[in-house]
Amino acid sequence: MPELPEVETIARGLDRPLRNRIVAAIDVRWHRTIDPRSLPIEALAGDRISSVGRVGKFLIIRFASGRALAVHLRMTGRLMIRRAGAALDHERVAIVFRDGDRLAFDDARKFGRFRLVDGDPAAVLDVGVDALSPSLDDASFGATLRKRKTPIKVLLLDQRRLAGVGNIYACEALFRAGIRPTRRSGALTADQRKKLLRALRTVLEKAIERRGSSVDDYVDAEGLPGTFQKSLYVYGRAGLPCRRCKTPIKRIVLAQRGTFFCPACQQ
DNA sequence: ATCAGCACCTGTTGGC
DNA sequence: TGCCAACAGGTGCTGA
Repeated sequence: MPELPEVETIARGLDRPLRNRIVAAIDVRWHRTIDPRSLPIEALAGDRISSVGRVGKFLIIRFASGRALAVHLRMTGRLMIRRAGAALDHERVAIVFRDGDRLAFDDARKFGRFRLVDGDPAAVLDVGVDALSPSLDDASFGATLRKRKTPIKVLLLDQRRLAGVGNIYACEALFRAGIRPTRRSGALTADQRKKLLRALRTVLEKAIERRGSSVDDYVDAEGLPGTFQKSLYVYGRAGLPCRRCKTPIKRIVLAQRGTFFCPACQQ
């Protein structure tokens, strides 16, 4: 479920409560949650959390030892701090702290992954520039888009080129920029690329302000839903009138993902 | 290099 | 109520 704004909301909610907690043990209840490339996760015992942040859609838990735990929530992953007590319905991993609390990872579909790495996670994780990075400017965004035949929406979803944008915010940014999801990325004018980058930043920042979008069941680390779903123009609105021009919103499939756009506002 | 298709998983919803 | 298909905020692999 979660894209950049949801992961950012979760990271902000966990940073203070988790700082300085010391790991007592890791309880792995679904083994495949641990990425095969991960350093041995049991090695975290005794380590102390120094901060919680985000890279693309990865939640990053940094430790005093210099290691970092990258958590990818994929479709249904949730993180929450629990007092001692029964496991959640789909609890796959728990990081148990010395004080008895635990960070529980609940994940119905079992797609989520944990990977413990040494050093800078951004370098290890093979993700492109973060969509909200100040280093992403018109020139570098343009270089990514130019000369490619792939539909612009498919490119926006490619985490190795641009990290953090998922299906909701790709659809929303393209609506705000007035660009069809199917347009070949190399066919965009410099002006359209500029508009698109601005739309991306705006929609991601506004979504963070509203603590993310809860279309179905996303909740943050405190169990609270976001409210940005109320501000969506096209995502999930197939057949409903465009909020700008009343034309029915269309749904197509691009790269196996539901894709929503207004056939009148987006050319 | 690209990209469609499928795999990974479970839960929910809507049609018949 | 039951059954079945379609769908879901994501990504990785395979083969054309």
